[in-house]
Amino acid sequence: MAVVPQDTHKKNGRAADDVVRCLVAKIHAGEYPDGSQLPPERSLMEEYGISRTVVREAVQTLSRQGLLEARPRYRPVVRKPGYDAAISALENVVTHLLSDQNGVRNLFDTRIMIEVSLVRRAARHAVKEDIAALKAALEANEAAIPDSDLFYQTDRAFHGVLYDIARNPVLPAIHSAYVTWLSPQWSQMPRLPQRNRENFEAHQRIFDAILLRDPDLAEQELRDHLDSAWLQVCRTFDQDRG
Amino acid sequence: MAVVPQDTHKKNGRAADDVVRCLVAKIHAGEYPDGSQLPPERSLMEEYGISRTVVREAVQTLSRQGLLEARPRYRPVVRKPGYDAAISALENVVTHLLSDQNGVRNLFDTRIMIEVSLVRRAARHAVKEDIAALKAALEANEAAIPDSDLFYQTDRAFHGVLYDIARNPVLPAIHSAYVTWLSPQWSQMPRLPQRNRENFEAHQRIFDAILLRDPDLAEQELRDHLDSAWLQVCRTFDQDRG
DNA sequence: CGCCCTTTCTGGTCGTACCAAAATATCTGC
DNA sequence: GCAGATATTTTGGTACGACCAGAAAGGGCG
Repeated sequence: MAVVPQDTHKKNGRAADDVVRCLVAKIHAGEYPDGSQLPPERSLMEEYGISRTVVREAVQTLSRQGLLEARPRYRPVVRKPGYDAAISALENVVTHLLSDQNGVRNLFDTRIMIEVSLVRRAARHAVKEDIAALKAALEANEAAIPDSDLFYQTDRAFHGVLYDIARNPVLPAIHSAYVTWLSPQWSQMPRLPQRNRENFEAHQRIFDAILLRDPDLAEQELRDHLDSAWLQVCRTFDQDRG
Repeated sequence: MAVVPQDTHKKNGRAADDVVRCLVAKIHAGEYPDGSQLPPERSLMEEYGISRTVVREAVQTLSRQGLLEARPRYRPVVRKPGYDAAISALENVVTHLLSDQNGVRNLFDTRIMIEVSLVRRAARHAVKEDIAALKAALEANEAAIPDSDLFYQTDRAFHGVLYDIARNPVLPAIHSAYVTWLSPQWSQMPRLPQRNRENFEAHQRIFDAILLRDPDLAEQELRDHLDSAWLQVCRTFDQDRG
């Protein structure tokens, strides 16, 4: 049951895995710089003494993982993956995990947890530029109240600023993951200027709490905001089922 | 309803992608229940009217993503992936992102962020069983002070309890991801009973703060603990370089 | 009935061949 | 001489067939 990866060079079945490891190492070592293109498959099969089948299998693996960008009939291009590439590698798996309301709720809970951390952090450590960015996002959000599509965009952008404040490149990637994975739930919701206004006001309260340097208040406002959003989603979802 | 991929030629290049989508859909729909085994490749190639090459490519993709478990000479087994399967799909990408000290720091910062949330939550909402679990983990940790390997295990276990308290299955997966990805940095550190005792005492202080239902104190103790751990790692790392 | 051996099945790898599109070389017209 | 059109080569995508080795299934013998 426990799949314990033992010797890395066991001739065990997977010939492609060796090639994958080797290519990863070479990319890692800079032998294939970022942006350069991999040798042709036919060269690789000579170099490694394997068939093209195996080469293609290895290339495909790396491509799916985001280390290579393999467009249909171009040479594979080496891509040092960003944090967002990591996210996209999860697509199919996450789709499964979100197949039930429970999975969505679990993911949403982690989002609440993260954003709570972010607003607390912002309330304590935000500098002038952060405040300015938040203010700008907030104003754009307010201006978009009549236009639900635009409001959705500015909504995401406002939350996105929160993820930027920590200046940790992992976080924006997580934000974009949340947006991508949770949007199916969100997109089916009816968009009303009334709801938009309520959401904007929630954003405003969060912003105010950050201005007040009050982490606890900011946390509370954010929780209220996201809990409310969750209720909206649930109502929409239940309506669809009923 | 049968997605007969004869007309899927329209798609550019990737014939395998269509098969992947189709198989994902069928797994998703329960047509291939969890734990069941996929039809033989030779059946699939008839069913979809494609060559075995493409079948194998699709199977391999799903396997790499964790939706299938494809051992060397067995039929692929359908696996509704857990949150941990998602983590393992990131292995190669994360390896890249952690190739420099910056990436490690960024990841570690998110760990601090998450665990801060967890201890705050624990301080506010932990129930008797949670406290008991923490207490047990703490005692095991204390008993392991003389044995550095065992101490490492109990250390992880103590933090793991924190991830369990929220009863969100995403979180333990994240914990195991942190352990997996950050352990290369950690494992090179010298293990001294003296350091073990300091770490244990940090755990104790965190536990006490949770007992006191004091989120702010718990947060502070945790930050001190993890910051200290980071400093240890840095010292080790700098020594290696110097 | 159970053990052992043989046959079949199945995935892993290889090799060849062909196609279509991209890249490159070549040619043509000005 | 050079730009643009054309022919050639390269290269990835797919198909087909073959072989191997281990696993599963079937059958014969004790």
